[in-house]
Amino acid sequence: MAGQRQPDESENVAGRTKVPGQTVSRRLLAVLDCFDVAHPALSLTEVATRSGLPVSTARRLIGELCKWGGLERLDDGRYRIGIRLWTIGTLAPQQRGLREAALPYMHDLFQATQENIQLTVLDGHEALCIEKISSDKAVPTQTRIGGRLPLHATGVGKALLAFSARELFDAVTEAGLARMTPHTIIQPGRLAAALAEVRKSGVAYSCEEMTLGAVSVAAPILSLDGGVRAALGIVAHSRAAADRATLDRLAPAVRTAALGVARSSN
Amino acid sequence: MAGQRQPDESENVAGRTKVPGQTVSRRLLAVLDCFDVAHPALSLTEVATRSGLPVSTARRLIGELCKWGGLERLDDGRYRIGIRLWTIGTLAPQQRGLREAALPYMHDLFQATQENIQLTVLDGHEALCIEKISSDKAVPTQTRIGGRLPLHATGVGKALLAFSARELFDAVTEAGLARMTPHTIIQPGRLAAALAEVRKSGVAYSCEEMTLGAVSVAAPILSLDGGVRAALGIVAHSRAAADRATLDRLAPAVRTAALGVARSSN
DNA sequence: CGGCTTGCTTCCACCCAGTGGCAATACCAT
DNA sequence: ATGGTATTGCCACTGGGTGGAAGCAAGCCG
Repeated sequence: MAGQRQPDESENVAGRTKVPGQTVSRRLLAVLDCFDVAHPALSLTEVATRSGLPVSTARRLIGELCKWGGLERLDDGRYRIGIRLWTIGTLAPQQRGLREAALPYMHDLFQATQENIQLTVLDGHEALCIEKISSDKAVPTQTRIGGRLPLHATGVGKALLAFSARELFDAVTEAGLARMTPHTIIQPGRLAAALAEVRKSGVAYSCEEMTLGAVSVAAPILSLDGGVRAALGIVAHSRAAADRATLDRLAPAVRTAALGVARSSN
Repeated sequence: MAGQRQPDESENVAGRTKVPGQTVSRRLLAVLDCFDVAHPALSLTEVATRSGLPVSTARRLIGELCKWGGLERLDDGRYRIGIRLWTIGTLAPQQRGLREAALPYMHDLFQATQENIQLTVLDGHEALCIEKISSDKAVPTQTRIGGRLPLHATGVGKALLAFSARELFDAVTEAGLARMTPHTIIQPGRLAAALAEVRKSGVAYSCEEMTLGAVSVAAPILSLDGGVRAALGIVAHSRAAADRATLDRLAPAVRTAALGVARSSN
């Protein structure tokens, strides 16, 4: 299935490179981009397909990455991300400083609640999960470290959005507020109102807006200049009538922890 | 001054590329390799120097990486590892599965002891720290997540080494057992004896062999086929006469936790 | 202030590393 | 055996990569 190969275009097939303006680096990085949570291990042809590169090119680049340690070859011939890339990624500052500063507070929250504790930063139009503490007693969430969450349907997302530039809000609403559950806020106006509330109280809530059966409270971690650096949140079991009471009980704890992190990571 | 064009050297000097056999990919990866714990942010010239690339080449590659998101440019013009690399590194399997399985156990150990808890895997001739839980009450160690520890002078290192192939032991001793403190084992014979003991008891100790004032207990996390997948360890304060007693008290806990991790990550 | 150093950016002529089609080989399932 | 699919290897051709040099922008100092 060569797909739409178009040899009609003058027999100048000559071209060795099929897509000119593309640099080697871009191709190499395209190979890395093939891997994601849903595809942690890929075969040569899968990489070629997903990256849009010819098989031979993909092969060469993969070989180069393997030699370096960025990819590893499995016994079945497939490839996966290697430890070298992980080690280098470790140096990313968002996670280095913040994580270190936040972990003690996250542990405290965890010990007190035994629920999911999440630390997220803003990345593009989503919240990126930097760290998460969980246990089998906590609500199962689909979030993992390195995973992404929508800004409009989660506590941490709203905390980030509320304290970000207005342009972000516009971009997010314009892209459409995806409905995750019947409780998801999908009207820009209602979202704006919720965010105003967040700015006033310093705490963001989410009641089954992302996952049925789960509620969350989150607070922003602000830098000195007033920008948001991250958001810290708890995702807890939704317990029918007691929801609001539970959240109100947790809110001060989360807020305090977030302030502590902000201070100790200045 | 510059100026002296020297065409004497066989005009094939022409070559634009100074180091032929080197591929673009290698150069690109060399740029990434410039960054490490001691150098989390680098200027253009620093990258050029450390990678051995001409400034203009380094600049182009850096630009490419920035556009992709692998590097970020700081206000002062320097560069640092970007979040994209971190996200991709997150997919590395060693840390993905293991970490998830180990964290609950690590939390338990931490709650019980309030000391440093470390999870490491074997990488090359060193132990690579995958996860660490710490607090200000614990002994300050220079280990960070993504950092490396010597195999012969740490509890986790010995646990890994004891259950690895003999070749690794030979390679490590041949390279020389670096003395970290007066207590470090630097004689291959004594190390071999210690490792035999570890194999028998299933637990590895280290008494101020890496850091003065710190002792550690560690246990291997074995896979079904008998290979070591990782090692779990505690680094605790050394309290004079009580050392041995402390360790003996911690050992069963560590061992049990390691077995638990092995089972739940099968 | 003007000369001096250091570091970043831009430019471009030259040419070697990269390319990708193709064929051979390996590996399955039938 | 047989057909289909994935991986490996090859190699003629060329466009992306190269790095020296010159142009800027800042900071330093006598």
